[in-house]
Order: sequence, then structure tokens, then C-alpha cells
Amino acid sequence: MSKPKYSITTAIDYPNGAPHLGHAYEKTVTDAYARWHRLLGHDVYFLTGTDENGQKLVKTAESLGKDTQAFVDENVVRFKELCSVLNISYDDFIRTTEDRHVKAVQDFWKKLEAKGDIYFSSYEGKYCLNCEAYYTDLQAPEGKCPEHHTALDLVKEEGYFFKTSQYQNWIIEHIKSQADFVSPDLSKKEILARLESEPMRDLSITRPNKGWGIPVPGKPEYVVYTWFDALINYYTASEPKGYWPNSLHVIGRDILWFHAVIWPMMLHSAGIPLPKQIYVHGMVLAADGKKMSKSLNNGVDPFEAVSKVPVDSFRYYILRAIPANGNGAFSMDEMLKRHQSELGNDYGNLLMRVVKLARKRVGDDYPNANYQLAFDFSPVINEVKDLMAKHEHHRALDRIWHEVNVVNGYINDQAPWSLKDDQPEQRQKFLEVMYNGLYGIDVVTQLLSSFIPDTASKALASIGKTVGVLDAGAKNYTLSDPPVLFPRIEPAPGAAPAGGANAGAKAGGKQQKQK
RNA sequence: CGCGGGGUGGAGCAGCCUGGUAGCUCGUUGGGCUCAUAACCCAAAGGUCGUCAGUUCAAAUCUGGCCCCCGCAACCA
Repeated sequence: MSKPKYSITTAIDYPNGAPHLGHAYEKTVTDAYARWHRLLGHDVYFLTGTDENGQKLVKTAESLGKDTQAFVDENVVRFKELCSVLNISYDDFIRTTEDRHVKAVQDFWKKLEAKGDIYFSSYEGKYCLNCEAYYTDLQAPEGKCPEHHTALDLVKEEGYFFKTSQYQNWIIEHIKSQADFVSPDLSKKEILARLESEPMRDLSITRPNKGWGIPVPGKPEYVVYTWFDALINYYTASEPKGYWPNSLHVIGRDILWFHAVIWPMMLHSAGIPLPKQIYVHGMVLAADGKKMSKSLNNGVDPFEAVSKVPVDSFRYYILRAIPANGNGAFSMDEMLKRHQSELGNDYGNLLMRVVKLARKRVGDDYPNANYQLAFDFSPVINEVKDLMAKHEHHRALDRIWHEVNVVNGYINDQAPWSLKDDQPEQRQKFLEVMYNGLYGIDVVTQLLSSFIPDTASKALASIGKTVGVLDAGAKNYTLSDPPVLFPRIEPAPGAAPAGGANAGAKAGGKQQKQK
């Protein structure tokens, strides 16, 4: 019996600048699901990458006086760095300028062409030279570019079109009949509303070849429109490795149309199976509750945010505080609070108090002597499985956290530190309570490992375990001193003092342990 | 009347579908404890659930009107 396959993707990023917080969020969310499925013992393939063929990249590079390829390479490095900083466990990183992709796109094109779904025609529209883009009357009501406020030119251009219009009813039917195809429901509703309200026009899928992009097979004067090529990346990377169709595309709201409508149509036309599901994640808003944007200058640099706390505090915060199916505000202060109280005081402290006390009074070897187990974790495991299947990771995390508190509460109630070693009955009780403390840490940490992987492996290491496939059984533990997982972060100098007595008297009192 | 989401103690949220003592985390205040990262535990204060009207024995929860915030079309997951 082989392991079930689970393949998951992020959208590929447009490397026209530095990664922003949204990229960080999407990668982290996808990573959590990838790790979760590995924990369940699935054969996971996790794909991410960059979308490098857009004409805009040429223009941006030009404006910076750089060679396009060099410019793109530079930015791709930053996206890879982001993955590394965030501990993103991708199995493959695809760049759409790679040969494997160019070839896959051209093959794909030929399939659609053979099917008769591509035709040559001309397009007429209002065009802004500066933007290199067409605008509809709705976008530019007065015939002026919304960006540059200059008059738009009426331009006629020839090119190739994909017959999306003929698949409109088919896709509506597919989305309706495959209830899980687009999730959450809110997004499904939106896409159906749009599909049912307007007849689609065929999609223009070529641009004049100006030396950047994937040439159309047999028509080198054209390159493939960037969206058309970008979507194929999933197939390019997954198919040769035996992971097509993908189990899940994780995307942002803004590109739902292309993923839920255009991409399935392309695959359908080519006679290729469709991905199983598309999950639209929430959006990270700025602390003021508004969307992060360059014009409002309210963005947060992910590298800076991660540099303030251990990476897992960042991951934990955005995974728990941003609702999985809606939008949430990112606040540095909130992140620090969660780091301190939930990660440090609840979880980190639980590990510390239990392992230290156990080592002090039992030693490093803590075998399972068939103690009566105080916890049955099967309900929480099932609930978390369920929530993750519904892509409600913030609730899953919430649920696991409840269990952290259950274990903490158990230790409080049993008060093992007050049990005497020299009285056999109390000693036995002590051994049992502490064993259960370790067992609780063990299982809860395994559950947390998808969300806070680095911390989880450190925590498990201190009880002699590693992250593998979820195992909620009792076992022997080997103890070692746990590191401080979530060091307290003192408020910056000048920040409001907490609780009053902050004058000189206490300043030198206790040494701040720096790691 | 473009489409959609939301307005719940100081902050952030749950509850609304399947009406019936308003719940959670943080913060504040007062006690307690000490195994643990000045960590932990208990208790208290604090809300007429945006607003107006309707349905009902009963509405945060159902219906309708209004006000406010936000997202989707323009750099942006």
C-alpha cells in the first residue's frame, strides 16, 4: 500500500521588486498545510516559484537601467531568501524562464491549437502607452488612463485568442457540481456571481515578441501572454514527478478568476485532469485595517517583521490571527503580545517547567512504565484534521492551543512539586503526573509542528524525539535541558513601562539572559 | 439602488444558519502560589450586542429601513 499523494502549490510570485508581507503569508499558510499532510504520513509535494515572463518586468528593469534577466535574477534571490527565513519546506521552486517550463508551455499551446481552440484575430481597445495596457470604458470612464491621466489611444492589435467563451457553461457546471472545487464558499459565490452575470469574451493570449517571454510555437513574432504561461507552471513542475493533478492551489483573492475559470478551461481544452481544489486564503491588512498598498505606504516588510521575533512567533501570529477565510490586520504589537503570552508563557513555559522538574527528580531517562494516561488526544486530533481539511487553520491552531492549556491545567491541579520523594505512594504519583506532562508535551508539540516547525523540533529534542509521522502513543522519553524557545522581548527603551516600578532599583537586579 | 464582508465590555475576536441565562484571549484591579522564561493560579470590575422599527411569550440571533467602516475595478498575495 502506497502513501496517499498530496500536492500543494502557492501562486508563483512576480519578481518585480522585494517580497511583501502578502507573499510571506501565502508561503507560510501553504507550508503549514504541506507539513500537516507530511505529519499525517502523506507523500507530499510542495511547489512554489516565480512568474518571470511579464512584459512589465522588461519595463521595470529598463527604468532601473538594468538588464531584464539580471534584474529578475536579483529579485528571485530575495524570494528564495524569504522562503529560507520563513522555514518554507518547498520541494520544488519553479522559475517560468526555465527550459522545462518553456517546453511545457509550447506543448500545451500545441494541444489547444490541435483542439481548434486557438484562433487568430485582432483586438481593438483603448490603450495607454505608458502602462502598456488596455482599459475598458468602465476602468477609464473619460477615456483617460486611471494611472497617468493621459488620453488613451484607440489601438488595434493582432494576435491569438483562446476560445474561453465556449467553455463558460461548462465551468459554471463544474464549479457547481464539484462542491469543493473553490473554497471557501464565499469565494465560490463570488466567482459564480461573476460567471453568471456576464458573457465571457475570448482571452487574448499573445503579445508581440519584443525579446522577452515564451515564443509561440511556429509564430516567433509572438510571445505567450504571461498569465497563460504562468498558470501552466503547476503542470510543468508536478506532472513529470507524478504529482498531477495537484491536490490544492493556494491563492489570493485577486487571482481567483484566473485560477478558477481560465486555468480549468485551459486544462479542459487540453484534455488534462483538473486540480482537485482551489483555496482562497485571507488577506493581511495593515494595522489600520486597510489594505497594504504602496500608495498608502502602510506596508510591512516581512524581513523586518521576522527579524523582531523568532520565526515561529511570526508564523504563529499570522496563522492564528489572520482568519483563514477572511481578512485580518497585521500589528507588530499584537505579534509581540502573542509571542510573549501564548508562545512564551503558555507553551514555552509548560515545556520548561515539566522537563526541568522531571530531570531534577527523575533524571534523563524517563521510561514508559505503563502509567495511567491522563489525556486522550484522539478527539483533538480528529477535530484538527477536520479543521485543516476545511482550511480553517486559525481554528485548528486555536483548538490545539486549548490542549496546551489543558496540559498546563493538569500540572497545576496535580502540583507534582509538592509530592514527596521519600513517601512511596507520593513518589509513584509524582512519576505518573510527570510522565503525563511529558506525554502531553509530546503530542501537542507534534500537532504544533506544522505551524511552528523550528520550535517543535527543539522542544521534541528535549524529550528525545523528532518530528515524524503523528504518533499519539505512549513512549519512552530521554530528557535534556530545553532551550528558552521564546525569549522575553523587552520593550524598546522609551516605551511605556509596564506596571510602574521600573526605576533604577531593579535595573541591575536580575541578569537578562541573552542567547 | 454595481457586487461582497463587517459594526458585540479598553483592544482583538466567537456566538447569528438551528431565537430563550452574552463567551474567549489580552489588558485593568485585588488576592494567592513558586515546578517554571518577573512565568503560574483564583477572584472582581467593565457590554441596553451600530441605529430605528417589525415578527415573537422571548431577538446579538429572524424581517425591513437607515448610518458608519472595509474589500473587489487603478502599484499590490
